[in-house]
Amino acid sequence: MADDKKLTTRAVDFSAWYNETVLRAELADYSPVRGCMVIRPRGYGIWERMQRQLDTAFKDTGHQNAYFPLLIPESFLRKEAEHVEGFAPQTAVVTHGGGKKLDEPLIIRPTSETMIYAMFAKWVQSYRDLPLLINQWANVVRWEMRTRLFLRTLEFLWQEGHTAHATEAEAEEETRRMLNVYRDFMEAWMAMPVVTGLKTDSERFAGAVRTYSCEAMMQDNKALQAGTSHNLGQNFARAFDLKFQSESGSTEFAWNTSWGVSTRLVGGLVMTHGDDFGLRIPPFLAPIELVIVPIWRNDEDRTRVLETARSILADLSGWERRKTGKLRVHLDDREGMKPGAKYYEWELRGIPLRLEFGPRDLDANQCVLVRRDNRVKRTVTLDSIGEDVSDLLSIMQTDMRVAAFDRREANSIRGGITYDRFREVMEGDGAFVYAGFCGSATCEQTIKEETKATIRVLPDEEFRSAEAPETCLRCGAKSVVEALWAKAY
RNA sequence: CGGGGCGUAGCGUAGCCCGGUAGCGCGCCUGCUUCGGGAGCAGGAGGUCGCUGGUUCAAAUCCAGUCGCCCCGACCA
Repeated sequence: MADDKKLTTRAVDFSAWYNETVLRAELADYSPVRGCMVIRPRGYGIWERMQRQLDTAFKDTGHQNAYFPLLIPESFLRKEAEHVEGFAPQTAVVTHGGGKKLDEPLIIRPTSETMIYAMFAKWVQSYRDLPLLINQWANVVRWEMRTRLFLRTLEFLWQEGHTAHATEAEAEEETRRMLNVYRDFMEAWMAMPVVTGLKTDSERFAGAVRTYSCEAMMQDNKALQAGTSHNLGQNFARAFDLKFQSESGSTEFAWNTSWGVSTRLVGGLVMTHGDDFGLRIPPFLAPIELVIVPIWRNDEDRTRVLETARSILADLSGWERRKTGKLRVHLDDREGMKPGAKYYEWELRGIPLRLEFGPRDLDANQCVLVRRDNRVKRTVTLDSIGEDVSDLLSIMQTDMRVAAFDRREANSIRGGITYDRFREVMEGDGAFVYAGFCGSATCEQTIKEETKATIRVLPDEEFRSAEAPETCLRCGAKSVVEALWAKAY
């Protein structure tokens, strides 16, 4: 691979393409510990832009950031029966500290429900203390068997929102609200369309009453669970004695929600937009939106071209865009590297726009703009370069979103699919299949065993088919709900 | 945990069967010529051959053990 300039193509081996792209675009690297990765500056830069936008959205919906400890008493995890069953097999446990064996082992958080609701219980006495709307940005550890860069690693970065409410209805409203915050972010910022809906019991978060999810389709037609929002009911409130006195004077358990997205989103971004030349980052999330590649033949040209290139850099860097702030521009003035080599490199890294500028352009007061998404070149005058760049970036953001949406729709199947055909599809190219479901966990399990496809969500209304399916995909019994089936990451 | 594969320069590898000075490509450093889609030439740096032990005059190579990683199957954002 190292001596081969081209990536393995997606058609040949999607998985190999993904790994090579992540590694060679310098988003991440393997660490000395199995299953752990280092997020490199080009990958972390994307995460930082995601964080910034999500954090703003959380604040806009009334949440405050806080930080809770990494280490959790093992006994905490045991307090919620379903929760401990779900997470105990995946926890890393600290048994020694300061050279001595600990009386009680500490677990490294796989998620923070137990710690946070234990603390909420101390802070909440009255309905006047509610709702309590908290978010934390943190790392968590889950001891996974098989790992993949960004998609599943032993340690990952995420945010986890945790809220407490006085009523069940408020908690449900919050759960749905945050699911929509995620959806809006994924569609507008990541240009990654998602299907939202309810998880079945088998995929529900351990300890939740209801789990909602955003599911995105990757280019291999597999589903990526990109974000989840849980209505926890009173499960954790009961386990941690999180009670409050109501307006009428009675003592009641609070209603909780939790919701999270992780660095997995970076993997989703790669698998949604990448092509055989490498990464394609939607402009809103690109740490660098435009790279200037100067071209020269001799020292005289070099001086003239670089001088003007620097003034273009200064000009563009001063441009302020409404949603995304100042233009993020980089001048690639490295010596000893031919322009063509730079083009390939910046394309691999997914930078949205490239500005080529050479002696001929200098004399004509123009430059060449090249879009990363469709690689179309345009010659434009330097007089209005700021407007042109800004417009192009906006157009690209939209085009990438539409393209991803169209691809998903083209690979979705609705209406009256036979089970035999379903199996063929899942053995072949895969798809998002909307089909009837009888509601039986046995049927769901059988289909999973026979096809490796699972119910990703019971889609929200806007995603459901115009005509509700009448019978269950497998058993043929009357369908009680429409389900979205796909193989999943 | 079961099955398969691999550890040799930063990366990718040859050499191993048949023991005898560790080689190649990419990358890196220096210089000159180049530069509008992956540059050329010349010179140069870089290696405890995963680790431990054994056999041998001699081990990357043979033997034993050990560690690690990757891929495929049961859990998961």
